[in-house]
Amino acid sequence: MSLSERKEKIIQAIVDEYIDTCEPISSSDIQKNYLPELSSATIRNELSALSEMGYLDQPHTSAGRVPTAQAYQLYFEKLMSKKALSKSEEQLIRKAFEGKINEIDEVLRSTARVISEITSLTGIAYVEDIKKAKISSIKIFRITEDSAIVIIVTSLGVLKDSFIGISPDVPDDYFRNASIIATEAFAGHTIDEAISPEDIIKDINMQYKATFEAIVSLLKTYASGSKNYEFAIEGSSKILDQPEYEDVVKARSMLKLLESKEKLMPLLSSAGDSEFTLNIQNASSDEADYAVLTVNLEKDGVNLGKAGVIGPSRMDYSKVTAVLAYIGNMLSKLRDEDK
Amino acid sequence: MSLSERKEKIIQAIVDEYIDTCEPISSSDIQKNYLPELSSATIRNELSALSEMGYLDQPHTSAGRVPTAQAYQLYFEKLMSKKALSKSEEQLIRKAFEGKINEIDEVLRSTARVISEITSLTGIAYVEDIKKAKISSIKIFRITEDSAIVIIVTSLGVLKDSFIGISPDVPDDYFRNASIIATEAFAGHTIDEAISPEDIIKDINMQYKATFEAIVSLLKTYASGSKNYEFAIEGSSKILDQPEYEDVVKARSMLKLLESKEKLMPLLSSAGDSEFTLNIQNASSDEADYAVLTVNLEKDGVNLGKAGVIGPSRMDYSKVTAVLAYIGNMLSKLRDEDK
DNA sequence: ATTAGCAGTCGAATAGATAGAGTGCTAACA
DNA sequence: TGTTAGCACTCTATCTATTCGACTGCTAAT
Repeated sequence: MSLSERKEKIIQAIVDEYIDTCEPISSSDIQKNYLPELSSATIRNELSALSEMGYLDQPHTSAGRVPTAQAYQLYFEKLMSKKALSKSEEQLIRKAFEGKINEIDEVLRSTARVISEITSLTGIAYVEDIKKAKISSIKIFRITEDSAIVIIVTSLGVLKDSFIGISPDVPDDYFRNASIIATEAFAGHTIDEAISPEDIIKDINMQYKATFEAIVSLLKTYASGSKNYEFAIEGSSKILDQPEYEDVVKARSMLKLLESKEKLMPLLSSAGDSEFTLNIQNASSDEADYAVLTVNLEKDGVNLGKAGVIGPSRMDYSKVTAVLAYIGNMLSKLRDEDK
Repeated sequence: MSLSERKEKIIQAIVDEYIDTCEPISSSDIQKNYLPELSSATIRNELSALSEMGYLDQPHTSAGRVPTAQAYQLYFEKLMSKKALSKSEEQLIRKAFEGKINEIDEVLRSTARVISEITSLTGIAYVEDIKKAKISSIKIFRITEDSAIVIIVTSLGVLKDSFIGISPDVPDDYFRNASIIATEAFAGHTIDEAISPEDIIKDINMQYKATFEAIVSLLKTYASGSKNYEFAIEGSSKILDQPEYEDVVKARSMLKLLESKEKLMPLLSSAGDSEFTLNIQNASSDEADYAVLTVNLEKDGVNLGKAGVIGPSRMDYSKVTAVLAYIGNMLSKLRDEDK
């Protein structure tokens, strides 16, 4: 069932105005600023119908209207005016990705940070499924007498390196060879495959076995997600600047949410395949209201992960969308230049 | 001027009770739970004297007493009962330092996190002056066609590694030699010395010049402190669990403080040379009340940095002290085993 | 020096009362 | 049938007045 043009205009007016003021919008507000050719009584009739249809809410009988999740969805998909980024904002984004773009977690962190800075919301970025990353090479180097660094280069970038303990009497040669052999064994395989490596390494020389086991155990830690290398969140405290979280109870529940990757991940998963995903949680009595808007990060049609924001559902969708679109675009290009 | 034993007992009672309840303590509270042999009137006389002397405050005339910073200081230095850690807490701490203890920022992060977990406050850890760290070796390894990783091992641990861009047609040999030469040139020098390296590298072969410049520029980034590698803070949102920050304005001001390294650093610096440093900021009308308690991390008499907590001045000093002492002890031993 | 007793002070909680914002409805109108 | 003016109604936010209770500070007696 589609809405009349006038109803859509009213929804657009209410969302725009509510994003601006964070206060319930009255019929006369709309009349004055958006539809002067109508009377407030007519608008009241429309508002009443839209409430009935689930687009609007009333905090109480003698208050104005507030958009519901349904209204935001419609606004986002159809009604909002597209905004462009300013030159300085684009520059800020580009600057965030100059240099040090090799390690995956650095990329994610920079992404989340720059999103947070420009939108004044909490920025998030993550790699969808690190287990699906293809290994392109593995390097092992001795650093001190008894420790070596393992560097795993994947299709998505360099995994955060890790140190392993080694025996002082292993010759340097050993690591050069182990690097070559490990690369040969694992290159082209995903991390998922590499963590159950029986078939991959069946004919590895016994002398490299211990090192291989160390590598596999490292990969397992990455894959298990118990570390947060594939997930970055920045600007959590920006939440407190939003009037909807003035209440300490709500502020706390939001900050706890942002701290828990387990609670956050389900909110990020998208149902469809569209570029953007908008997930709105309407406020209940004890839960805070919030929305998560993410953009898919793709490369040659392959989904790398997502970047986005979390904030009140009353966020500036058009600006956030512009930022995310620019970043999504940027990141796919970035990897191209890398090659 | 020293206090009578009875006055000290009263301060101890008030601080203990206030830490527990976060409510002003009345004369009859003290009488009931701490000094039943006295009458509340006598205690009132003492309270009045202690207020005069600056140890106690009164939110308003008809309220009980609240400790001032001066009272906390005395309590911390002399009056508090020392608590021991439980076995499970000690185990938790030890577990936090198993494995991956090579990179400095990892150590700091783990330290801050485990402190935060056990104390339920915000944990901090930092390296006092990374510029004073002595370089023990520098390694450069090619990772991909056009990038190499630079690993700088110092007396404090491994600096977070960084990638540098390289030209694809440089042979692998080059990096092996560059590592050796860079180590020879820089080993034994502090980062401070290495960033103005004219005298160190005067007779370096021209062909390594570009690489050396890349290394020096890396060191400069570390030394400048524009990155936060030498500083870790964990559990910021724990702040919100404390009743003194129920007020959103105060909560926000605390969280902003925790986000700003520039504002935080002055609070951490210690005047004296004692093991612990306690810095109490009494609440004013617009500023929140908080205290910073840190322990020096030392090794062979050399100061590595500090670890500590930031929270309300009404924190459980004896528990926090026990945790920090254990961690301080642990970290110096840790580096020993490393060798 | 200690204590009982009491007046005095201040904040927190409660209850009306009031003003204002905004709606929903009714009846008139185009 | 859609639009509008007008008005009664509802609900909140704010203010004031009042009460209640917690503690103190002081005085006078021990």
